[in-house]
Formats: sequence, structure tokens, C-alpha cells
Amino acid sequence: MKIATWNVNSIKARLDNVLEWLRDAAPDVVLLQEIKTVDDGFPRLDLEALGYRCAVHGQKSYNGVAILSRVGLEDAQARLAGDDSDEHARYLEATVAGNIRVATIYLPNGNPVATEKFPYKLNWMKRLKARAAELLATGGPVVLGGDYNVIPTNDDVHNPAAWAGDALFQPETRAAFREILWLGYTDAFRAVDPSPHRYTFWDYQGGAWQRDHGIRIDHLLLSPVAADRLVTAGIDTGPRGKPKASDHTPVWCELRDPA
DNA sequence: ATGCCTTGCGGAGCAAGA
Repeated sequence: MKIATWNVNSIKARLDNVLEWLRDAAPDVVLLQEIKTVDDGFPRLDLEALGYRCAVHGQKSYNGVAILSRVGLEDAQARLAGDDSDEHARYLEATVAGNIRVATIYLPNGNPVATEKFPYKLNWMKRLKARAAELLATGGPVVLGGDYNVIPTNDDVHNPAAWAGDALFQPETRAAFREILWLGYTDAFRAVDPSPHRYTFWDYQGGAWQRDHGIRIDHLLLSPVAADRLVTAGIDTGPRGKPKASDHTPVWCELRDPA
């Protein structure tokens, strides 16, 4: 069972890239972020033609998340509890393969730090932590994947000093991410690859991709019973090097079938 | 250097991203 997460930066602009990658990588479940379309604009038919069912939580112009699955897709539920005034489409859960609860997460960027955007980010992380705790309490396999907009450690950024003032790298941001991990979640990529400077995002500007000036901000967090099934995980840098690429590239993990 | 790209929206030049 291969589960991947990918911030595609517009599903419409990226459709050919996404279809090509689905054929090449053959993931069973894909957690998408930044689809940048309302539900009706989602290219459902093209994805269904490859065997995927789709759950979509869209929004006009910005944000938007979706789940693709070719191993069943049930009980989709959008939005995080805790702030009824939050209209951003950033969170969607569903059950795949019968009993794996997955969530696609587009965590707020939070920049600039001196504006209301940063406390919105931190509050969103509190809401996510609360939901993550609820899901742990079910005792079942859970995979929380997405664009967390969090650089966890100095090993996850090319030049830590350059990011010191950024919302993705603030001590409060990193602490809030650790709080979620310490509930009992495992960072799937880090569990299998401790090497530093493995990135999932490279800015479009300044030749960041060509220079490998990236950051690791897309993560797959596994509950204990999901982590017990972890076979391997990786970052697929292929899509970032293609024409018309998203600025993010897919992260994936492989879970063995239950005993 | 809040620019350097890229996208959506709408039909020019912002807003937002990270």
C-alpha cells in the first residue's frame, strides 16, 4: 500500500504532470494540496479513468485539498473543528483500504510573522493537534499527510540563517509540530532516512531547484499501528525537474498489509 | 531587495505562495 502526498500548486495547471506521475509511481492513495479550484472544477473524470476515486474539498482561487484512492474511499469529512469562522479549504479526511484513516493537510503558511497570519497558523496547528489526538485514540491506523509548512530542524533546510525570520521556521512553529509528533506520531520519511538536506520544496525563484536550495516541509505522520506497518518511504524528486513543475514534489510511504 | 517565479482572476496588475 503506497500512500503519497503532493502539493500540486493548481490541479488544473498541473494535470498532465499529475497524470504522468500517477502512471509512473502507481500510488494507491494520494493526498493533494493547493488544488486551487472549486469542487466542480476538479478533473475528476481524468483521475477516475486511471482507477482513482476522488474526495474533494475545494475553494475558489486558493487552497483546496483532495484525496485520491484506488483502494476504496469512504466517509470523507472536511474541515477542522475549533474555528467556525475559518473558511479556508485546508483539511479533508477519509477512510481508505477499509480502515486506514487518512487526512490531507494544507497547513497555513503564516507569513508575514508580524501579521494576523502567524497566529492563525499557530491556532490552526492547535486545532490539528486536537484532531490528531482524537484519531490516535481510535487505536487504528492513521496517516496525516500534507504540506505542513513547517521546517522541523536545521537539517531540513539548505541555509537555516536565511529562513530564521520565516513563519515556517519560527521556534513556536517547530514546537507546535513537535507537540503533534509527541502525541505518538512518526515522521515516515525520517524514520527510514536520517540523512540531512532532503527537500520537498524548492522555490521557483533564484534557481533554487538547480542549486538544491530547498526545504523539507511536506510530511507523512503515522500513528503507531501505521508506523508498525512502515516498509519504506521516500521523496520522489522526479516531478520537480519536469517542465511546468509544481514547486513541491511528492513524498510517499509504503505500508505492508496487516498481519 | 517582500525582488527574483508561478498561479488565479480577469482581461491590468494584484494577491498569495514559502
